[in-house]
Amino acid sequence: MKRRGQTRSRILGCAEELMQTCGFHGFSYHHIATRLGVRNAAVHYYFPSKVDLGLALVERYRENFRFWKEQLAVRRCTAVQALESFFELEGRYREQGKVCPLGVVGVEYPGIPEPMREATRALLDEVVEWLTVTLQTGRASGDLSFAGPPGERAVSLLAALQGGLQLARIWQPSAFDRIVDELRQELGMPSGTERSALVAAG
Amino acid sequence: MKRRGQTRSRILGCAEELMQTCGFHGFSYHHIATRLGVRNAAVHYYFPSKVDLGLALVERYRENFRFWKEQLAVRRCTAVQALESFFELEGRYREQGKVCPLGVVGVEYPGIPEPMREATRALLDEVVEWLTVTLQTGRASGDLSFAGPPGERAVSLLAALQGGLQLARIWQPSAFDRIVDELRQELGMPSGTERSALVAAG
DNA sequence: GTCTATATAGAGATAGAC
DNA sequence: GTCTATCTCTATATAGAC
Repeated sequence: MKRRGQTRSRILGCAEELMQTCGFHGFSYHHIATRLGVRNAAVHYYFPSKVDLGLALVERYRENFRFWKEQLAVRRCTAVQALESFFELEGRYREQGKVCPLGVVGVEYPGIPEPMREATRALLDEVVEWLTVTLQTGRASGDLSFAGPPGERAVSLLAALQGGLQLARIWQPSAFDRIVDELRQELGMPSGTERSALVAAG
Repeated sequence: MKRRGQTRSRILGCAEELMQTCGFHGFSYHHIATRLGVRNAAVHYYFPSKVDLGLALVERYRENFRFWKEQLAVRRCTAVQALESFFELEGRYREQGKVCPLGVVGVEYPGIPEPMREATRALLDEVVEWLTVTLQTGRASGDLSFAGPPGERAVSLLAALQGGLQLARIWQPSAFDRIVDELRQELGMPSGTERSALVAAG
């Protein structure tokens, strides 16, 4: 009845949410099937093995990230705006009680199928590369200020966000927002409250 | 044959390693039993359910952390020395390919039994409290310099280390060391290379 | 305390009807 | 494309012998 793409992408959407909520080993074909109102075998039709599903998942993250990146480029965002968009992206995860997919793979690493790990490495490469260029550009234009190589700052920024999402789940959601505000300060960006004031002043 | 404490603590040691390597859902009673050369049922004798095991695990982390903390106090460590000890603690995890237990719970959160989550919250409280006091003391004595409340800096520090251990597994181990070096710089501590030079000159 | 044996449930996966 | 039915393997967990 439905076109091929329909169910397939619903499965991926569902799996994505489960992945960032419960971890890769924290959900099963049965969970997905139940949520979508189909049977176990229907999910296997699209993704014969869980490795296939996991790999498709990570590859979709990459595609989404690329699209997101391009949108920023199209809108000719400044480095500061781009970084704020990245904070928003992670902030939405926090609102939904999710963690970063890179953190999931990092924690479950030895149990993650190799094709999936490889794709994750590639995703990480792309994210770090983008963050590096963004930080570099921002510093060159005088909008950001920080010491040391942009590539190293990029990795530590990502690590703090990733860890922050996890701590927010154990502790309190606001922990994440305070971390983001600290990161802003360290980069010489307007803080969250300053930003609110700017918006209010309009 | 062996005294009660013997096997029990071997189980906990083994479970601890598996937990920080594969995650809480990434290992089973069978894994532990095989590694220790005993049977499944022997493990269940000490920890009837996996909840019991997980809870004992987190409580042992708390005990170990308290002991570690007291040792620092006994040795009258400065704030900088104390922080370096904490970096070493996490650095040993990295060397062993492990991640921080807080990260494991953070990622698998909804699937973690509630008693274990509660104990983890308490552990996190203690770690953040200790880090906060340490940062505060160091700043008051002029050995550390950073802006903002020490409590917030404590959380972001922990998040960066935790995320760093995870990224190090996906990417490259050295990513973690570079993050630590950045954290040192941000706090006005001598960097890793400066420290090496001091030791060499020493 | 540790063993053998077993119960039960869930997960990943496949065959074949519709 | 989705279903029912079923297979196999693994995981948690228990009973009872030694």
